[in-house]
Amino acid sequence: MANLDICRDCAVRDQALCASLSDTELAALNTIGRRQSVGRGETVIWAGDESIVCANLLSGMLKLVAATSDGREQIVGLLHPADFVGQAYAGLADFTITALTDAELCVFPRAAFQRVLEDHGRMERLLLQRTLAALSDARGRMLSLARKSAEEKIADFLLQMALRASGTGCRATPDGPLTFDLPLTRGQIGDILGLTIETVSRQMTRLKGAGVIGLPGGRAVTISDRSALEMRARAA
Amino acid sequence: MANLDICRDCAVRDQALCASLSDTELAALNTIGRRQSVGRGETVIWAGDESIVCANLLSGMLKLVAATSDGREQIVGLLHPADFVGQAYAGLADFTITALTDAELCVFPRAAFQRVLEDHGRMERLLLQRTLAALSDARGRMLSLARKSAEEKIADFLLQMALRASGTGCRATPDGPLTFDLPLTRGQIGDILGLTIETVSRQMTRLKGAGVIGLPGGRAVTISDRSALEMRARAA
DNA sequence: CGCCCATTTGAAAAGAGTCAAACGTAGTGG
DNA sequence: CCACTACGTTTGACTCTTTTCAAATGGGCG
Repeated sequence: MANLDICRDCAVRDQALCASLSDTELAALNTIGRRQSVGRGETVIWAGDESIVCANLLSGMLKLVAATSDGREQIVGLLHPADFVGQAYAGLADFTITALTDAELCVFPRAAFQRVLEDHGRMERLLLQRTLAALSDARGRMLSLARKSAEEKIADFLLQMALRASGTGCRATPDGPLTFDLPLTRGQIGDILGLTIETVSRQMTRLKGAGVIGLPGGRAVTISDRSALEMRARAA
Repeated sequence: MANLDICRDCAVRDQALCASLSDTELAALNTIGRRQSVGRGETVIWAGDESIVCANLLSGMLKLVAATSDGREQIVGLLHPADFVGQAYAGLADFTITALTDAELCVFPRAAFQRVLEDHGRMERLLLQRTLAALSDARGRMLSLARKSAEEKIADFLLQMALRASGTGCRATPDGPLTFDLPLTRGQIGDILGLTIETVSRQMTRLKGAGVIGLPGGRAVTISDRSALEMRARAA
């Protein structure tokens, strides 16, 4: 049965919640999980719908979106490979979850997953720790959204992206300029930072004009003067 | 030993995490917990300090504050009686926790508390559920902070306070005007909503001028036209 | 009674949003 | 291979909300 092999070649076997399970315990999950692909832009969970699935994100990136009744939107979280998707112990989904890129999920029925969780204290503890980290992250972001200027938000964001890209990005010298591709459109950056497309664009242009960053074209960004960028992101 | 009685007359015995414990299990906590009083304005935990204590809040109200290096502040969470205080599984505290009113805590050394948590799956599950709820709340607040207008924020806030006060508040008829005291200063409201004192004050005056609310004086507020207030808070 | 603190009010300035149009880039099909 | 199209980005001019700075008002308490 292919299902039994589902975890053997799992890209995130050691980073996802499953890392807390032994090979034999994994068999239990195997029987209830299934792989699922979603295309860029596809929505995995709609806010308000019954929260019936949980999943591990295998590849790609998802966004959690909160929206007002009149259509204003705010990205309230990003999910990366190995992150847990969905809300255990919740009746209705609070946020809409949509794929930012093509993505692959390892999906479980929520009720069944919850049962596994209850039987495996180590796994539940891992989920608790991740949830606590997500909570701290969300609260830190509240400070940014409410109190930082557009320039601070953009500078901060670029530094974070640089950090995440420093593995894949290309740089000439260890501490020299770093170039990488932003995996997001200006609009998506705005949705994350609580800004409009135009403001994002203008701030980028402004940083470029100040010689702090370069915009070689396409979706690429070069951090020419990291410490200057850090100054502009000063607000912790 | 007085310590053994610490839980017997606990005001939040059935609402706090301890509700998941039997009387006998409670004895274990009893041996490591102690009561502590803090005065209004006193800080319980400083951001950046080693996170060495956890606690249950018995009475009063605490605020979680995030701050930028140059002094801008944002309240990122409020704690009410029976809420859990502190960060399990965290090295350094991420936020400063300060008493908004005189308060009483039931304090545990973090390491010891963590051990109890690990021995009592039901308690850990309860903490997980609370943390998940706090995360949803924080994310919802991100939408408000980033996308709502000052008027929407204030209207929303007043409705929430009215809800929480509807038990204690005073009203003539079931669906008529409701009057209650705001337990916060304008400045603190601003810190919660991401606004300045002046903006909070102006919006309140504006709502009063529109006949939606009344400001009888002191810290009191009257909701005269609830549905009008709901209209102005329209953004979910 | 007077002082301290929170609140209110006013006027001016700044920051970001809105509307609108031009510009680039990438991918499609002739 | 080039033209066309669709989409994202940049730029400009203008508006509006909120902040900032400043001063007046008000209330509670010693």
